[in-house]
Amino acid sequence: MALEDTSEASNCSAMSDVLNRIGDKWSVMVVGMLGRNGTLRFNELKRMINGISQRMLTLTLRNLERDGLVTRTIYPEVPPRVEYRLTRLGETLREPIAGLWDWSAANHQAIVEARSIYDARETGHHHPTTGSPEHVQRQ
Amino acid sequence: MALEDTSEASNCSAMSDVLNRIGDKWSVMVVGMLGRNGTLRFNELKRMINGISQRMLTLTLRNLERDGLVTRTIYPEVPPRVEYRLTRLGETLREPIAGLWDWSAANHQAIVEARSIYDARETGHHHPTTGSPEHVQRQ
DNA sequence: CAGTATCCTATGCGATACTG
DNA sequence: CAGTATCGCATAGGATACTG
Repeated sequence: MALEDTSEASNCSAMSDVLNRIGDKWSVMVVGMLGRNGTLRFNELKRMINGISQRMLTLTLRNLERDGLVTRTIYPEVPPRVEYRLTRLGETLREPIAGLWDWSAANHQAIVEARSIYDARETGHHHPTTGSPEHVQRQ
Repeated sequence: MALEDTSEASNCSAMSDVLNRIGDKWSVMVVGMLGRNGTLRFNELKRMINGISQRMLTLTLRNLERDGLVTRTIYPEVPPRVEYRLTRLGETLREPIAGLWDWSAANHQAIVEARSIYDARETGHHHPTTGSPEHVQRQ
């Protein structure tokens, strides 16, 4: 459904909305980890996702739960056990996310190189007062 | 390359870095528009991307240019004409982004519904003092 | 037309401390 | 273990005004 309807502003708002959630600093990581591991507990996730704070993991998981992408199951034991896992909707996110993930792995180095080239050029920064189109390094 | 190496923290940093760029508020929109239209001028982009400010369009385009995803070509005319278009690297981003875009279009409504269900449940919020695992609405 | 420069605010997010 | 509560700063990003 809607695979060819990439028309105009119709799905721009949808895209914005989705990106606001999964495009934040941690959501993709959390979905990725849950996708690979099936079920994980709070501190397991915390250990796997390097650098995330307790606060942000909580907020991220709550948001994902609210959006119907993750389930949170509490087992009334002592000490408490809480397990997180992707919903069916969350599972469908794995593929597009994996696409981005693979692209990142494959092209991150190219981006790093592009950056240093750009930065080197900018710190030379002589203003050409004449000439034909600038920065014409097409492709 | 690296389609099965979704190992561990190896590409987590790459993913983070990439997400920090294309996961911001506007980059995906810009790449999407350039992907569909080939070449666009500054104000064409501005008109197509609803709500973006002049400042943010400039910053977004500069960052994409710096990362080697977009070229900027200045034609020394009066009034000035500046054209933006995806690089070859930028073109390769179209597919993973389209995947996310399609997913958003297909599942945005489900997310909106999940949210209202979640919110409705939270504003009732009676604390069960006993019982088996909570929120067990698996799937 | 295609920007830059400046100001200002909301919020994202980390650090830290406390709790059932 | 799995959180919540509070503080505080850095930054993202909008509004507005000016320019080659």
